[in-house]
Amino acid sequence: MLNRVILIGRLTRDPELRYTPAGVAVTQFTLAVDRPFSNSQTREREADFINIVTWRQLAETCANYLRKGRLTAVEGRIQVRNYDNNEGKKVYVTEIVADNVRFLESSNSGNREEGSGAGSYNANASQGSGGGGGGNRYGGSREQQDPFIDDGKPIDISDDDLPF
Amino acid sequence: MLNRVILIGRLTRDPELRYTPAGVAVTQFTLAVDRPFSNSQTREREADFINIVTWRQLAETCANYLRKGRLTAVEGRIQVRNYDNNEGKKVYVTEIVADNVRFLESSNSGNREEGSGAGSYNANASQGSGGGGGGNRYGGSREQQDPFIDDGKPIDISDDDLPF
Amino acid sequence: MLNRVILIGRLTRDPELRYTPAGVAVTQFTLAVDRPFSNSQTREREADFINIVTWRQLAETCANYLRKGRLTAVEGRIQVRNYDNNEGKKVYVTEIVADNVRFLESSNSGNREEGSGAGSYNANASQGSGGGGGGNRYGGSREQQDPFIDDGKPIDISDDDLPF
Amino acid sequence: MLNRVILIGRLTRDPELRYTPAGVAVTQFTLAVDRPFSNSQTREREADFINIVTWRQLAETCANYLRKGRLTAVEGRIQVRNYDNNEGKKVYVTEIVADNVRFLESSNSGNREEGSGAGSYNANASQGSGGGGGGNRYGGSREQQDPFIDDGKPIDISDDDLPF
DNA sequence: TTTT
DNA sequence: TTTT
Repeated sequence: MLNRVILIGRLTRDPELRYTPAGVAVTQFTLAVDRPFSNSQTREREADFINIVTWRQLAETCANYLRKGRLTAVEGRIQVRNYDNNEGKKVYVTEIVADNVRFLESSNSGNREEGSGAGSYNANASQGSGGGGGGNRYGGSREQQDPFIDDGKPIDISDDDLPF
Repeated sequence: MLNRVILIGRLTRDPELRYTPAGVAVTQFTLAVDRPFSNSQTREREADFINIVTWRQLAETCANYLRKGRLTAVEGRIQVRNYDNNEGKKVYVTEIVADNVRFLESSNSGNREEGSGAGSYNANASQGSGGGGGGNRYGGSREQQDPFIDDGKPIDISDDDLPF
Repeated sequence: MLNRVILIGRLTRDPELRYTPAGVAVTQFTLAVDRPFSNSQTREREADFINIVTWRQLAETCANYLRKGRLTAVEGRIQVRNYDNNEGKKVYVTEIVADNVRFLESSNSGNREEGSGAGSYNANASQGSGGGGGGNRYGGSREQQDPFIDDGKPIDISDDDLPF
Repeated sequence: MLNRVILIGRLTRDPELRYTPAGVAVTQFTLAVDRPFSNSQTREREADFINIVTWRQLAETCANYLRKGRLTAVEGRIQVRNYDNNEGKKVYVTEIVADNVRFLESSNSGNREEGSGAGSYNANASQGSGGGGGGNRYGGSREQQDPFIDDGKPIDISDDDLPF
């Protein structure tokens, strides 16, 4: 009925841009979001690592402008998809389908890659509220693993599964 | 840095109340949240099933008042914890640690269990912004599975792991 | 850069549907949102009354299905517009431009007006993220008051001012 | 019932720290939040200016670390308070009572005031979910204007009115 | 009354 | 001007 997530964190690595067989752009990255409290005992594990997916134009923009370490705001919805692993067991994957991404650090404020870029750049999903989301049935993969894992091949998703 | 989730959905089953060895209440339930769009092809899979965890007083209140099917609003933060399964593989579990739960349906509006209850009842985490969160190291379990899976035994979490 | 509001409350009265001169539908209503705490002294003032605006298709749907007293969830962005009152003083108006409205109570759960309607009905802004927003220059009004105040005449907003 | 706001924007000026007669710290500032679209006609008016209030420890931290122009994330709830102006007319003031403020720009990333400060600093309301809120009856002021307007005197709020 |  |  209502499903809204807002996160601010830093990319754990450069974003990964791929394409579905039909040529739809998909970018994935992980956001490290510091927890609001510090683990009193074991100082370890003080951030949550949250997977983000973006589609189409927003995917391209994220791939172009986001880099590892950048402070980033993400708005979207939680999605739980599942696939059968090679032992035939259902694996559940939770990710945020982003429809709004804000680049809170320009390329020259700390990291120094691409050219210019001052202030904070904004990116919005073009198509309505929601942006879309990955389907959950990705038949045909002999290996039966997460179709989003990057193995150098195009993503094993039938475009029919894309709900938009 | 910032981690906020707001959901409205229905419980897929009655909530489960358990206690840590030190007597801290933990309640878990799953919210079915309808997607904003309809899958054009396969009419199937039109909701996300999102796991919710609540602690302490809020846990007791949720266990007392929530029931399967009830429309419920949840506010909290995303948490990703992990444990080693019996094959020694890390399994990642994503859940929402709720610090605010709103009961949008009273017991007499459709379901007819407990006594009275008119209008919508509210429940808040008592302890500051955040409410708490499950630890991520749960050593000692011979079975090595998700310590939150209900096997009729108390939850296998050292209270030292609770970060509050 | 990022502007997101989520509210759950009850309508203080029936929604008001009007049209701009160019025929764009605008619906306004007020949500009474109970505060999370109780005023210890004066038991009075325990809710915030928050103005909501919706546009186009969502406006029509809200006007059709929402009624005074109904529990409703609203998602949108805060907007601050201003106009000059009849003393030439700038008046600031804050309202929520909704792009997502969820009807948490059907017409037969308590109130008994319109026909059927079971469960909770959902409504989304059709046009992308944002839905739109009222312009801020509404020239030509002799009276110079809030162009949204209902005086039985069409809203005094040039359609050129609508930023969508 | 539920009232959540998340904003990212820039301070229009330095924050103002004041104290109630009983010594409770209150800090106010305004966030300029760029709109997600550009006004096609009149290039003017492309941000909303949203008033933020913080209390107690969070107020002190904001006063210490925030400065004009800084990119800042704010989480809180919308509050509508009102007072009678000097013509005896009720004036409504909408503001965000923040319980979580994130400093997205350190002092040395652009502006160069205070000492060090690298990365982004976080601040949280200490007391539970909500943080508090300004009372709504501020009797005794001869001038009958907004008690929050800075006239060099302590804020004209009875501490009894503070609901926490 | 407004920020980059 | 306010809802249950």
